[in-house]
Amino acid sequence: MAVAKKEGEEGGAEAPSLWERMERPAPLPRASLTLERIAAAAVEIADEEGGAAVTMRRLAGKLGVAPMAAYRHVDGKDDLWALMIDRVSRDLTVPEGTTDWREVLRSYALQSRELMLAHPWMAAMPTSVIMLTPSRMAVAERQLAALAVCGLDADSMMAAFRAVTSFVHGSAQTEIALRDYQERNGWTSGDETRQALAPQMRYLISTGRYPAFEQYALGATRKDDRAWEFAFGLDCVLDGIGLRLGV
Amino acid sequence: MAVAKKEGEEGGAEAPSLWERMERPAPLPRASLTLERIAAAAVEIADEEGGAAVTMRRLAGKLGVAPMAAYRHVDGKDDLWALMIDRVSRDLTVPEGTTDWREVLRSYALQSRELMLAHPWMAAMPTSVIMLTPSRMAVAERQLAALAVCGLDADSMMAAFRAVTSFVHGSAQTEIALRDYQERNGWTSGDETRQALAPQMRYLISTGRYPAFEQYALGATRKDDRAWEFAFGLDCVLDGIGLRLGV
DNA sequence: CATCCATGTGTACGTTGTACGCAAGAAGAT
DNA sequence: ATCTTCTTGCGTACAACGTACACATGGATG
Repeated sequence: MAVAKKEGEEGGAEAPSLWERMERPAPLPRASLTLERIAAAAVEIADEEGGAAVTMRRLAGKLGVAPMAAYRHVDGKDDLWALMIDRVSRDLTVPEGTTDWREVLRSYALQSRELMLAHPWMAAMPTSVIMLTPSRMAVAERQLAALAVCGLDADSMMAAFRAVTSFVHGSAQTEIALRDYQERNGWTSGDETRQALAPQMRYLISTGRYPAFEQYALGATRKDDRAWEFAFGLDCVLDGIGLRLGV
Repeated sequence: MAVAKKEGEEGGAEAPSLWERMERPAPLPRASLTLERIAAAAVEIADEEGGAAVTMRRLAGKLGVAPMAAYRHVDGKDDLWALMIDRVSRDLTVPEGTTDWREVLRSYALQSRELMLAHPWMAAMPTSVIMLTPSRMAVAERQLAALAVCGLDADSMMAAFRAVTSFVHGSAQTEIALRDYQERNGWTSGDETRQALAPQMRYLISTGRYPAFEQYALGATRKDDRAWEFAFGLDCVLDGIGLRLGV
């Protein structure tokens, strides 16, 4: 696809960004389309039919409008994705009273996992990681602020925040990909999945090249406890950060 | 860049008359396709022109073959991706002598980051995380084995391995997304990027809602040292695992 | 020599993102 | 009132995509 570079407006007033436009008061009576409505419709489609179902035509259909109408409000599909990410990310909140850095980061992490599991299409857009939409800025600010009061230097503060975020995204992505894979094959439980994959697994084991995998297959007791696994990793990261805060 | 290709196909789009077919070129020498050749060509395209440029037609063109030819060897695009991932993942190696768990995991993590930065299209396929291709199985086995000898139970062993992997993928994805974003806008350095984003940044700061971001913007000295940031997060995860190994 | 099968070819269909020009109504100026 | 201009939605159109399907061909096998 052509990487069209939107050239900036020379000299004149800056083109209002998507977010500035979003905070703008009343779009006009004539305007039946708003960014709010567009975002809501797109998220609804993605939640119900998967991220791939969010096409400009499908979206227009849901909005009761011609296929090209949404382009008056949104630059393209990237903009639309940003809108969607921002909208669902508004659900991320931590009680105001909480000040302990670890509690803040941990809470956001657990919520982020839940959020991505609830909106699996989020995992399919890699750029979502860096998209600084208003609601994601708020989340980041909250976490950075919690770290800042612990005496960490600016660089370490950001690195620690990003470490947690990276783990959360990578982890949720894996979990979603795994779940999708199971669903695509119609397997409804971990046992069913393992049973279906048993032949392949037996072959791999028989090669003798994967003793550690075999050890896991035989000895593990929490193979399907994804929440535990997530918490394990998360606590590893948080412990590591804790060490650097001088505990 | 919108590639305006469409090079002359022999025969053209004209009606293929009987006579035309009669003196059709000699029985062209069959260049037999192999999975190896297909994978190599696909990776080459992705490396040179980006993951989005890997289309079945472009691939066929590079292989000197008709658009549909590759389908005899590959089920579809998902298969092709798996092939590509497996191929580049062969580059991940750790000296045989290394036995220390931390050294093994750390080395693979650093190499994985380099690998993804060298093949940024890897970040664009979310399912890559769970794809157990042969070369990725080998990598996983090596890391699990390193953890297994430390007395960790099977569940924790897998959880620890996945924690590191998740961090690495999430982290590399962010880094790549950020780099792509810069390149797409023609910014060639961190300073140039910040300068270009300054207006937006000023607006955000002016709202007073992001004091921690402001603190970072003012106080950070390693804003562009991505390798350092990666190592920071990685060591956090490894330290956390270390704590659980009773070290 | 006949037959089969694996492999490459060609055409074709449905779907996608979106560029571009037009239309309808509101707002401001004359 | 009339005219211009801006905003918003509509409709057509196009290139590119993945891939289904029917056909062609040539080496292996009987």
